[in-house]
Amino acid sequence: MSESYDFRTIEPRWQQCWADAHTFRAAQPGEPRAERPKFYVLDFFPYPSGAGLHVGHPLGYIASDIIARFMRMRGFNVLHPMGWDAFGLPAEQYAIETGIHPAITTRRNIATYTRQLQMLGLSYDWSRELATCDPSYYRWTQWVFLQIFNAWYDPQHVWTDPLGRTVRGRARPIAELPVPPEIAARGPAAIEEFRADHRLAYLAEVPVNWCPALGTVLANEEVTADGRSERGNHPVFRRPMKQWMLRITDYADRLLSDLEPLDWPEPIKLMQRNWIGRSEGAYVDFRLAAPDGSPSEHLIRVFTTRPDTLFGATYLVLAPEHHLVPIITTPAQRDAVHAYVEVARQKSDIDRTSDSRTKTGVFTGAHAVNPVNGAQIGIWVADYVLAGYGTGSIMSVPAHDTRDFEFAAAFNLPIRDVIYPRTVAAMKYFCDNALPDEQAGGAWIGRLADFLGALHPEQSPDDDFARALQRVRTRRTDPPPAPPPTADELAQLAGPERVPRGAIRATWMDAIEALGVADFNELREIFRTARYFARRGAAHTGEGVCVNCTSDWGSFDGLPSAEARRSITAKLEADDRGEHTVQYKLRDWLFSRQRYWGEPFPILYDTDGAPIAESADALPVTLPEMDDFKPAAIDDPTVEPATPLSRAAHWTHVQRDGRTLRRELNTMPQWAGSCWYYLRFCDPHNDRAFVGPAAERYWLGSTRRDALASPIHAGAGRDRPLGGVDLYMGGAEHAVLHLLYARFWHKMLFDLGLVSSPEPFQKLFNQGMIGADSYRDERGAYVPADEITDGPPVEMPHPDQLDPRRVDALLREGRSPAEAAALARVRVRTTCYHNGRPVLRTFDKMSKSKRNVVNPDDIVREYGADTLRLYEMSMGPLEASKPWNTRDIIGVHRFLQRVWRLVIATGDPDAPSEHWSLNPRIGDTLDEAVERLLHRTIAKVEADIARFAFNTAIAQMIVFVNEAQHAAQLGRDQVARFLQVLAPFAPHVAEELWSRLGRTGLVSDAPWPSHDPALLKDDTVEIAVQVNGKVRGRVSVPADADDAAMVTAARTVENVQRELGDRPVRKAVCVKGRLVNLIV
RNA sequence: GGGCCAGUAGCCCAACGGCAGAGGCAGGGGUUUUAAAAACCCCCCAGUGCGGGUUCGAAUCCCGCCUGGCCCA
Repeated sequence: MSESYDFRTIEPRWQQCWADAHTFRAAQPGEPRAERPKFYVLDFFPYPSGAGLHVGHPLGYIASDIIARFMRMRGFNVLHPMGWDAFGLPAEQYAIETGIHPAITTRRNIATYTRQLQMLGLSYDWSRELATCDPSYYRWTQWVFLQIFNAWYDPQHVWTDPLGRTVRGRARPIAELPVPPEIAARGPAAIEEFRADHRLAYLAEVPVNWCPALGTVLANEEVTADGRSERGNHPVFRRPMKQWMLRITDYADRLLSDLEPLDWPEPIKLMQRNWIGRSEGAYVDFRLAAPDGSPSEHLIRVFTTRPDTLFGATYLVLAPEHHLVPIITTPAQRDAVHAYVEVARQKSDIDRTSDSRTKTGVFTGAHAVNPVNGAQIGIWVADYVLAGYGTGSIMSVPAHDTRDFEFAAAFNLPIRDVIYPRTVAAMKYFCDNALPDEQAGGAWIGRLADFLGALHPEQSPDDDFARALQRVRTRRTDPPPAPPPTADELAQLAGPERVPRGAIRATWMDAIEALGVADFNELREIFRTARYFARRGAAHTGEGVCVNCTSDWGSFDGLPSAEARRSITAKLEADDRGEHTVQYKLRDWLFSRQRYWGEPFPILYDTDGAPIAESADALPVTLPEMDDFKPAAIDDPTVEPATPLSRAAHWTHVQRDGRTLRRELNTMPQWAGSCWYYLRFCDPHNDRAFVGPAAERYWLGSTRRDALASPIHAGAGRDRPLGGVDLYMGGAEHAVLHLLYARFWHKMLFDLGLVSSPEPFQKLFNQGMIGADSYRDERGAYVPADEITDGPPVEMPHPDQLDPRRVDALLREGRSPAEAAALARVRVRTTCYHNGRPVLRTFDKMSKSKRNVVNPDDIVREYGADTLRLYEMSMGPLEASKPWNTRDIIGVHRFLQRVWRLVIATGDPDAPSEHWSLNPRIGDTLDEAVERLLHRTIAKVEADIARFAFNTAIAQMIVFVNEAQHAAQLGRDQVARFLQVLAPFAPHVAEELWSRLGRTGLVSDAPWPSHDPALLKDDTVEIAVQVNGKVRGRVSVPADADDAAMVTAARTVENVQRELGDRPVRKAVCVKGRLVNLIV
């Protein structure tokens, strides 16, 4: 007899009420309420998959909804929209699997998602709902594409952006592209061709990731590390194909530098930085050596990030695809090189560059001349060098690059030290300067160890070496204590496996002995021949000082490596033998997909194959209706694909000005629609512009005034707002792709004057993943997570973890590998059982195959949306990954029950609900203790919301209710204020009780209650009394007691007196309101 | 292999460098109930992954290691 809290009736009723009253409709500029400060809080919009939501999906939506509702109560004009990322592979793949047209399945899936989201009481402004597959939306996606197509990037253009910043580089209309006279002279076709080469969207024949099973090419980002498609896990092949590309690399520098002021999680920024992958370096030109060894006129240009190691370059490596390979290979080597190149061609990039793989390669027979020292060095072909990176050729410095070292070791190529870290430099110094008696017998080890120990880590080299050596020589006995070597220093010396232990001198001696040199002369010889790293067996890839870097060309010995990079590069440039350059890992964005379910390109082709932009008033180019929308899966990876659109006979050709033009038959990738949807939400029904300028400026313009008023914003983004969405909430899985692409589009639109802010998303928050425990039996089979029972602890063999030592032992015993694997499984403890058999619990993503999916529909049916919202928010920190545990839900549900009973009298369960009366304790008297706690609760919840700590906010509300339950009297106003605090979290029950309390209007429209800071403090506090740091007693003192009063009070504690005895107190540490620490 | 994050009670999680516990679950006992469930009351439970360091004082800061998660290779 659930006598009261009938969430099944309450929740739909209030959802209907909010919809009818347009409670969450955001005011456009010019409308009433738009004069309030604005706040734009956006969720990553979902792609509506066929499976519907599981309980992990709404985590971010609930959190952002609390923020939206809170900010609304704080007086902001809140924009909180929702829409659908409905084009693209997931929707299409689902359609293909079910055989139903994607337009139908998408609509159906959207309906499911909408129902599920509305069921949760999320305060979206549904009047702004959009779907990327809707022609009224993709009309403008196509329009934006045309803006990109009709623009070029001028890297020299220096301008002042609307924020007053000086920016170098800008997208400009294609009409402003200066055309060289010699091209203009060749006529309009030549001009068009020149322009086509400079447009931000351009066609190029490029090697692509072709996935025959999906019938499309994929972006690098959509291909996994092992060369398979991220979606569907199908094999992917490299092949050249003519494709639309977007010039994102032109924006690499700005995408990098504008990242800094954004209020984003640092790991996400880091991932974007790594993805852009800026590296500073130099091109260096090596002359090919003529057969007689003299330098020829032929150049091989290499790219290196470490020009400081140029003196250590002992051979060159070309990628197998490098165009010079067949030209330079000597006749004797021709067959071997040819065979090698053929094999390498078959391998994937990943396969080729994987660190674990043993290095392969073959000598071309040709030599080049090192420009800095004239050394003749061999030229090799090896597949660890990729054609697509840098120049497709490298100089190899085995002493200072791990891969080069491995290659040199495998082929017995010279390894020459040119950079020494400080400790090694010191050893070399010792070798060069040791006195005869310091070289003798075993004496040198001790003296060298003392010397290394005497070095001060921070100071600069050379004369510090001299002084340290002098100190060591002049002291007779009792050497002054030196700091033990740090792990870093030891690693430089002897490899990473050594761990510092024991006395300093002994440690250094051990380290030196680990080098395995027989006597001083051998050590000196190692340094004389520059073979320290060869001897140590590993490259030194870090910084240091230059050694062995002297030739007729120049001397750089003693320079720190960073400085050497600059001066060597500068000298190469001066000699015209190289140039400074910046490289990016980021590649231009491949923008074509050979699929049906995407935006058609607004592009036509004349018979000559030159692309022509559709006119803006011809948009949208609608997707043709097709019964057969499946991609043509081709097993032969070399066959030119026929896209689905090529089969739409009535669509592929159009008449324009009497000419027959062919349409572009590819479609755009899924990312296109999501690159600008946050703009459309600002003005979703505008049919004259993709977004109205006033709406764009209002919602996305520089938000300084609003940000300062906002309790949500603190820190970085606050001082230098670049505008954009105030809070963007979503999972970390889109850290690179979507967020980088959207920033890129936004910057192009910014350059073209179409948006007013340089960045689209001011603050980003990544909610964690909700996983669930999954359970496997001894064989590794998953069992349903909802059928697990607890039991006594027991050990079971792990389904797939082996104890390597036991495996070895068993194999030595002569067991077969299969037997060994069966017997050597690690035993693990478990308390989980399925049908009486022990099972292993692991934390996993929710997925059907792991049998641990929880459907929100079930939870809402059982406990209600408010309970689900509260549970997800109380699970832990929003950003943390955490396991779903259905059993725990009852806790927050009980809390809501208590809230209900706090307000509503437990009446006759059979009476109609409207006859239930308020809890008789509610009156006009304000309970003093409750009032204090209420103020404290308001303050705490407010502060916790601002820092996204919803879990602790809920804990505080539970405290309040648990206390208020026991109060004899409750003020009606106190209850109302508590409901205001509760409302963002559990809006339905708050709304219901608010109305029953007799309040007018909606609690959703009510302001956030204020609190009095004076009421947050207690008059007296209990402080801890420590003696020598250990707690020995407690005493109550007035909250504002000074140090002396606290000490006096502390001394009265009996146990403290006993601890002190008659020892005098040397010092008393006092922390106001917390503790006194008496030191004796 | 590299980077980032995290390890606190049986479980999920709190704790400005200051009394290890806010809250929830589970467990035990009780009240109520024909009974069960629900509800309510009470109780039990760790010294913070391991080893060092800094400090009057460390879960918190620093160094090293171990384990787990995410990202990159």
